[in-house]
Amino acid sequence: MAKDGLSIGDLAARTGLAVSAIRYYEAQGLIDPWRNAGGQRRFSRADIRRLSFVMIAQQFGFTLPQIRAELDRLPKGRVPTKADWARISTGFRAALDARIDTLTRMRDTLDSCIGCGCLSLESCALYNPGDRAGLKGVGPRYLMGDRPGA
Amino acid sequence: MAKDGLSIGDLAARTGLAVSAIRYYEAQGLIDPWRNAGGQRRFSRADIRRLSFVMIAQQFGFTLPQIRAELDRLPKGRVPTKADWARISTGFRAALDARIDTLTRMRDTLDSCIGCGCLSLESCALYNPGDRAGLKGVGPRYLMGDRPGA
DNA sequence: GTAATTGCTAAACCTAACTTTAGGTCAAGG
DNA sequence: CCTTGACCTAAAGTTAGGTTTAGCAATTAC
Repeated sequence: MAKDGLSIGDLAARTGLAVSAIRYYEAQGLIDPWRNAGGQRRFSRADIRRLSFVMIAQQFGFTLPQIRAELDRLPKGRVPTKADWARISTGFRAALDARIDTLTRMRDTLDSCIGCGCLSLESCALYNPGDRAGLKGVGPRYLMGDRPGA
Repeated sequence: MAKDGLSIGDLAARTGLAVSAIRYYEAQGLIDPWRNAGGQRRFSRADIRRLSFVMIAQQFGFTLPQIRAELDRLPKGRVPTKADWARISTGFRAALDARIDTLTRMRDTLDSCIGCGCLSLESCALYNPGDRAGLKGVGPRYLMGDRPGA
C-alpha cells in the first residue's frame, strides 16, 4: 500500500466495503482504478472519498446509475477538492427535501383517513396523494421498502 | 361475478392489480380465497379492501411479510369493520413519523456537512447519524454493515 | 355446440445490488 | 524457493416483488 496506490484489499479495509462490492462498483463505472504490472487493481487515495460519497448517496436513496451521474460531474483530470464535493452534495439537499415533503403529505393524508377507516379505492384520499411519483426516486421496486433479506 | 364471489379477473379490475400479482399475494398469505367447483378462485368483496390495504401499506414502505403481520391482526371469522381498519391504520402513523424523523435528521446533518465538503469516513457526521437503522426503508440497498452475508 | 375468454399450475425470467463459487495467478514472508 | 494469502475473471446465486410462458381446463358468448 505504498505510494503506487492502494490494493483492493486496502481500499476495502479503509471504506468498510466488501472487496466484491468494490469490483462491482468498478463494473458499474463508479471508480476506475489502474492496473499494476501483475494485472491487479490499484486505487488512489481519492477513491476512498469517492466510495464514501457512493455510500452516503445510497443512504439517501440514489441508485448506482444516479450516483454515477453525480460523480461524472466531478472535474476530470485532477483530484476533486473539498469544494467540488460540497457542490455535489447540495444536490442531495433537494432530493431529501422532496422526499420529506412527500412523506409529510402522506402522513397528513393518513391522519385524515384514520378517522374514517375507509381505505376504499373510490373514495380514500390515500389513493390520490397527487405526487406518489415523487417517491419513485427511491427505486422502482424497493420503493422505500425494507432491504431485501430482512 | 354473482353472489358466490368475485373471480380473480373481477378482483383485478376492481383493485387495478394484475391477476398475477393477486395470485402472488395469495401465495404470500395475504389473501385466502376459496375455490369453486371448477377449481377457480373466488373472492369476497371484503378482499377488495384487503388488497387496498396492501397497496397503501406498500406505498408506506412495508414489506409483504410485514403487511401480512398487520392483516393477521384483523378479526378472524367476520368481515372487518371500518373500526378494525382504522385501528390497524394507526400503526402506519408511527412508522411514517419515524421515517420522517430520520430523514429530517439526515437533512440537518447534511446541511452542516455541505459547508465542509469533507465526506470523510473518519470525521463526517453523515457516517454517524445515530440511527441509520431507522432508515431501513429509504434506500434500495442493504445498509452499511447490514449485508446478508457479512 | 363450439369458439373465445378466462383461469389453472409450475417454472422460468426480471431488476438492483451484490455475494459466492470455481479455477487459476500474483505477491510477500520465511 | 516455496508456501500462503491476496487477487484475478466469469458465471451463477440471492432477495423482493412480481411478470411471463407453456400447456391445459373451465366458463362464457354467440
